[in-house]
Amino acid sequence: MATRKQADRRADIVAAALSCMARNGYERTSTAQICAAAGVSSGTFFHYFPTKPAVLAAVLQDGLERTRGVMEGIRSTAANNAEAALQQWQEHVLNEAADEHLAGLAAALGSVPDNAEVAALLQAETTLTREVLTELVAAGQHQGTMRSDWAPDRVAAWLEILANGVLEYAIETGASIPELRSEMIDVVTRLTVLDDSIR
Amino acid sequence: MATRKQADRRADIVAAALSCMARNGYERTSTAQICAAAGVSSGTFFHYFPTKPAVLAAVLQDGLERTRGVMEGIRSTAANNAEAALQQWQEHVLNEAADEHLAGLAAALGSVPDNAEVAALLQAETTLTREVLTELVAAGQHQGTMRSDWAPDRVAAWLEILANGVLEYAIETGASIPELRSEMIDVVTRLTVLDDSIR
Amino acid sequence: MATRKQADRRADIVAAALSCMARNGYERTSTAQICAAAGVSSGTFFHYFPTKPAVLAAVLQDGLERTRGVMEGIRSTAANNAEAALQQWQEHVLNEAADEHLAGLAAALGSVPDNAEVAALLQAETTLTREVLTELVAAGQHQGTMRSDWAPDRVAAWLEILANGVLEYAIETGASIPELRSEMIDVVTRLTVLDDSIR
Amino acid sequence: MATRKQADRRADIVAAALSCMARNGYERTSTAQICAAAGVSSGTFFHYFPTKPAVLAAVLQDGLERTRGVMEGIRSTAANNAEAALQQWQEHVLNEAADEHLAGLAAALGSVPDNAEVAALLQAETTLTREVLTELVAAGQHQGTMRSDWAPDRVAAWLEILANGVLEYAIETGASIPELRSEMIDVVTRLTVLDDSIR
DNA sequence: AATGAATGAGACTTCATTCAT
DNA sequence: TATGAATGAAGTCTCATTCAT
Repeated sequence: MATRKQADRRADIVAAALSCMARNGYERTSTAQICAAAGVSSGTFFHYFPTKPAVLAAVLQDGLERTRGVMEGIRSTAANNAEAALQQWQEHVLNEAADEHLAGLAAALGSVPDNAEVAALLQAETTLTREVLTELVAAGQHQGTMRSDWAPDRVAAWLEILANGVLEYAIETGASIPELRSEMIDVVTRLTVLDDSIR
Repeated sequence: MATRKQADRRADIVAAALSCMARNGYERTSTAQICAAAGVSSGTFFHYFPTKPAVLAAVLQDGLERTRGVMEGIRSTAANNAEAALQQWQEHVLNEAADEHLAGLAAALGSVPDNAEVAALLQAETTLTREVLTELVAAGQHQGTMRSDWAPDRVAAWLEILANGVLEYAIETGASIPELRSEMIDVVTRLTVLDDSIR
Repeated sequence: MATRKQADRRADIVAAALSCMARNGYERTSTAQICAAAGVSSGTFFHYFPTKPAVLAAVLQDGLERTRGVMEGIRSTAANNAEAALQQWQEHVLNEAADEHLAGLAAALGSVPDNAEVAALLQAETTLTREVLTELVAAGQHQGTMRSDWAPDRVAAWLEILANGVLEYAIETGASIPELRSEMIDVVTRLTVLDDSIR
Repeated sequence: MATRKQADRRADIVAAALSCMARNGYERTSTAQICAAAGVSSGTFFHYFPTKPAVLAAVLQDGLERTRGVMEGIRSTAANNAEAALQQWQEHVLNEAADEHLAGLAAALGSVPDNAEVAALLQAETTLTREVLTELVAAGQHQGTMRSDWAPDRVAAWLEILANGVLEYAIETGASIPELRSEMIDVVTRLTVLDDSIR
């Protein structure tokens, strides 16, 4: 139980950090605020994390892990059915948009980080998504269900562009996710649909 | 020349602020940095701007003015030719994406501002763009060149989503603007094209 | 001794603040000066007090506490023997006059405070003194040892006037307290003595 | 007229300074505030006064001049009729107490000045008053209308103490001057009356 | 004489981080 | 492991004063 409690402490801090940073941005979240939100002292905070960027890194690490899980699923679906995988990915994007924490954090990280670990994690997340989406599109082209006039990575790039735009839009406007879903399906279809479907 | 310098002092500071904030984000730009970049003393800085948020407001004010100019042009074009107006808007978005300062600033402002004036200016910019795009789409529908199955403001929303995504993508990847242009034309066309053009 | 020091840090700061402010006035005492005098860093200062006015409030709080103690004593003496209570009060005033810190601070606070807490504390001190002196005089009148041609609160007001004047005089001239004592007894007697003692 | 205007400017600044400093104290009055109140630019301010303490000195100089006038009158009256002179002095004290500017300034100057000229002027004012009061009492003793058991300068000292106390009391409480007048006459009489009038 | 832009020292305060307990 | 007192660098902002026009 001591062990569980220890792991909990760390998790509490990461959760508190995510919550605070999503609400106020990284720079405007102080370690003291995180401590208060997590119910720990500053001493404990720095016992688990050597610096403030280190908590952000932990937050991003968590996110990356979750993304990895989702992406594995999408990747294996894509092998057989790229269109279903695309659906899965859209659900993932909309879930993120629906989660105030995640969306808020994404916005908060617009500012360039000057910390190598943080930059690496952001890079890893982006690269992972890019790779999986590119694979997905390649599979779709191979399965004859997606446009072939663009290279897979270009289609993937525009999917990513859409995803980022949707995230931002969701936080800014608080738009209803169901409405966004049906519209997004339309837009993504138009973007990826076979070339000869368009006159 | 002495006269010129005196009159331009304020503009120098705004330009320096834009440059610094685009590079490092608002919070991580100190007034001292702005002073150094503008070649003025802290006293001069606070002679022109009462607080740090006030410079940001001035920067945004400048941007809003420029946007207003562009939007007026788009609006008047749209009355006769919505498709041409859409082209104009795409050029505008790509110009912003090409300008490191503007794109960087947009990213840096992801963090929630706690300053009323700043929030109002961001709101004004968003509202203006939204209105003009909505008008544009309505005109396109009226002219029979744009899809009518969606309400104009929904199409406008997705154009905005695309624009935000493109901006972010451009900074992150430093993508070539010409390549983005041709792709964007394709994507925007697919998004707005008449319903019966899609089978 | 390390323990002692930790517990006393706050008190050290309050003492240093009192000393500096008495010497130079509130406005001309910087937090840095107080830190230096107390032998603490600025961080420690603001660990104990959120703002500069807050230390002043703590200084005044201390004074109010001490005054309360003295006034309780005077009040209970007055019930039986107003004349003895009056003596007690005179000793109190002369003690304050003899304490460079207290007298200096009183003078330094001539400037209007713009802080609510500080204003409230000054008010509380004044009100307390006024009430106790009024009670004292009323008791004296009841006991037939003090003039009855004035309302008790008016006599109290003039005692207060005298006290303030004495404090100021003591700092300004550095007058010897023993000399002031005998003179003050004379003056206070003349001010409060039974009406028919004056021809 | 140019000359008159010039003198006016200076006087405007002094008047503005008196008003501001009486209201907010010396330290909390900025030169910018004085400029605004006087309707002049900072350049003009420093054209007439080399430093901020210099305006305070000018304010005090004005006060000293006025005091000198009053004291001359009192002095000459005292030669023949010390009791009448004492009345004159009381009127003078009450006039000051009634003038928000003067009373406020007196309170504001509780803080020790670190400027030699200012200190000298305050000293001059005090010394002048002290001398005239001492002369007055000596005359009264000679004329057989004032107590002789105290040296003249000690009686003068207590008159001064009373005056300072009254000033402070008047600002603090906003007491009505007429009420204070009748009470003050009583108190001053008791303080100075011939020894054998007290049993 | 008058202006007000420009200066920079210095004030108050915040905050990430260290360390003795 | 947990605490929170202590630190000091750095940030924003104020203000008396200078000087070119």
